[in-house]
Amino acid sequence: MPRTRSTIRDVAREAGVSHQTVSRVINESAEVLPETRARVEAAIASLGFRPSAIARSMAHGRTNTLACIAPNLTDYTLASVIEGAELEARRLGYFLLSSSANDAQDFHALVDELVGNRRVDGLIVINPYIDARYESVPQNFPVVFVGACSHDKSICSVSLDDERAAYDATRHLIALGHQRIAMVTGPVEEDCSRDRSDGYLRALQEAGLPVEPALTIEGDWSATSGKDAMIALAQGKHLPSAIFAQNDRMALGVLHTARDMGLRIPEQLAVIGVDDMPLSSYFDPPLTTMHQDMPQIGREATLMLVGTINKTVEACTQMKLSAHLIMRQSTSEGGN
Amino acid sequence: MPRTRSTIRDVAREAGVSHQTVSRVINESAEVLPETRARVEAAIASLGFRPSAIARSMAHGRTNTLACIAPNLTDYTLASVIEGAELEARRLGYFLLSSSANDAQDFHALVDELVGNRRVDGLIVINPYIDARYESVPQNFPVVFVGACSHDKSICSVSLDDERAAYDATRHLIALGHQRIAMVTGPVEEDCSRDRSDGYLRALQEAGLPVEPALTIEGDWSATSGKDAMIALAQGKHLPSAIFAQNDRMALGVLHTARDMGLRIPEQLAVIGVDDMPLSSYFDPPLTTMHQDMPQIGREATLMLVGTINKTVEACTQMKLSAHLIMRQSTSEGGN
DNA sequence: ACCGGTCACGTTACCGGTAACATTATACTT
DNA sequence: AAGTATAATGTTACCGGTAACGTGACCGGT
Repeated sequence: MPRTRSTIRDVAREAGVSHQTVSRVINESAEVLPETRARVEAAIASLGFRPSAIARSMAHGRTNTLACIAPNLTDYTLASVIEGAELEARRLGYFLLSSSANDAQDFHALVDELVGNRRVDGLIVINPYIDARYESVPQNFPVVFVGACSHDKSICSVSLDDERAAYDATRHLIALGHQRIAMVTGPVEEDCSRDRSDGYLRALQEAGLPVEPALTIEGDWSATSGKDAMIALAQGKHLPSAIFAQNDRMALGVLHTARDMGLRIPEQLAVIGVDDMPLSSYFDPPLTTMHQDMPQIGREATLMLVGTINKTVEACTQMKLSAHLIMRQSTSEGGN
Repeated sequence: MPRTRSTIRDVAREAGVSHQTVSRVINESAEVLPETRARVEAAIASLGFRPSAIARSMAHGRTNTLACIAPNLTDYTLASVIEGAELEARRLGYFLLSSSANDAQDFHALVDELVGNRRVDGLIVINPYIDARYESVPQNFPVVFVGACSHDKSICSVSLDDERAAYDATRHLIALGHQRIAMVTGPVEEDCSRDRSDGYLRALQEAGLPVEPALTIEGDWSATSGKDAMIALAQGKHLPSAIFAQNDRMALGVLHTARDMGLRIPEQLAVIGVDDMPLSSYFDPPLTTMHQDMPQIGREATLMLVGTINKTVEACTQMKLSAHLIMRQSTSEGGN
């Protein structure tokens, strides 16, 4: 084993050709005589030569690296998107750097580092605050947002069709005969949360049901906030018969707390969530929810991003994927 | 805005110095007259110059990039380790590429790509099959394994003290008066799973309790396998009074299935897990478990890896972190 | 006044690839 | 047979930094 990695010129010397011919062989960029090619390939094998991606980056001005920035990497929905993105990126010849940034300042510093120093080729941003984050990204730099879509149609994004998912969830509860349906939302600043609220309202209005503001409680996506929401609702004059939680974790908090209060689910209280995380079918009772394909969101975001980088996608796109209902026992005894 | 990024030579021209002086300024590598420094810094600011990490990698032969390979990126425990590693890596001036590889073949190809082409400076491998994976990594390449430790003491690793965690969990059940304690294991091929089984056995033996092989059921870490294990146990002649599940997800499957069978928890069946995932306190009943600090495992692994890269850690280390008991209601009414 | 040393900075080469152009040898026209 | 295209390969420069060494000005010692 050589103490230092062999280069294209070492291979050239070994094969008795010029280094450029070696380059042609490893890139299949031009015709090389079969005999020459064989000699070069033998030299490559005998020296254990591997082309350096760094040197290629240097010459090409592109790194074949994408970056993904998310509020954290542990949340199941974020991690699923990242995993989908990472697999698709590799399939397309890229690697994906994933980093977490909590607030706008971290985010800005991270973008600066990734784009300014590291020279990644593109950015996937999973963040509810698209418009605020967009300002941190240099003009014309390839970026795709995930998790919501901006009102600014020139910003690329891939997300769940939140309004529709919430509409369908609420329609499901209405179809089961519920008249007073409460909602636990995500933070109201988040577009995703507002879109889901819009879907809920549309379903109620279409069904001619009254909208009671007291039945909408703001949460923060955590199970604990679902618990708090349930407690708040229980303090009202009379309980709703169903609750639409804007994600599964809050639905779990609701479920858990309702059981503690002695409520029978779904007879006395029906609960539906959004996400369909793997554990949702093991809640007590198993949670009815809107399934979304998060790895696919990640894959689509990567495809869109690489399209933008290579200019094969001419205009910006805002893609919305749809969710579908998974019936389990938290809304109806017979579900599943 | 210039159509192309400015380089060290553009800055040099603007400031009327040589490019090497600019290099000295951005690296603070040698003395530069305050007046010259000021001129250079002004030029840097006016041109918006950012040093290229690629060019630096080219010159230095190191990429300041680490890679982390895990079976997947979505599992809560893996994602937590990765998040901890990523933050620590950034703190130390590195970026972290995280990728997933399921089987040995994927793993091998990925290592080859990351080490051979991408030239990452080091590798964190989260995988239960350390010894098998170790063969894919080139000799003397900096690598730290996470999640178990090899019998080969020359392989660096950071993991939970699995034997001890299992011992403590089992001791907790014994202290509550349980005599027949079942166990749901992870896959028996995994060292981590075997270590936990060892801890369980040691606790039983120390307490003078008989070891009933029929009370040990193999699972695969999933909630579904916990469910299957519970069903299998229920088919035995008489049920154990407590179950030690080697992780929380399997514990959830056990819990859920036991409830379905009409068992009261913890009165008729006590259940304890390992991990303390965030949702564990929302299970019904809240799960008693062994808490492990997974982000810290990630941080320690990164520190160890960077130490190896910089040769500041001379010898290989095998670090084991300890878990601690979180009492909740799945083992005792009064818990919490 | 001469010499050696240090400070501040410039020059040149190099890291390992790729791109553009130059150079052969061979084949094909006419 | 001379002229010209073309295929196969070599030469040189370049990407944007860093390392090693060179150079001139200025200093103090004798």
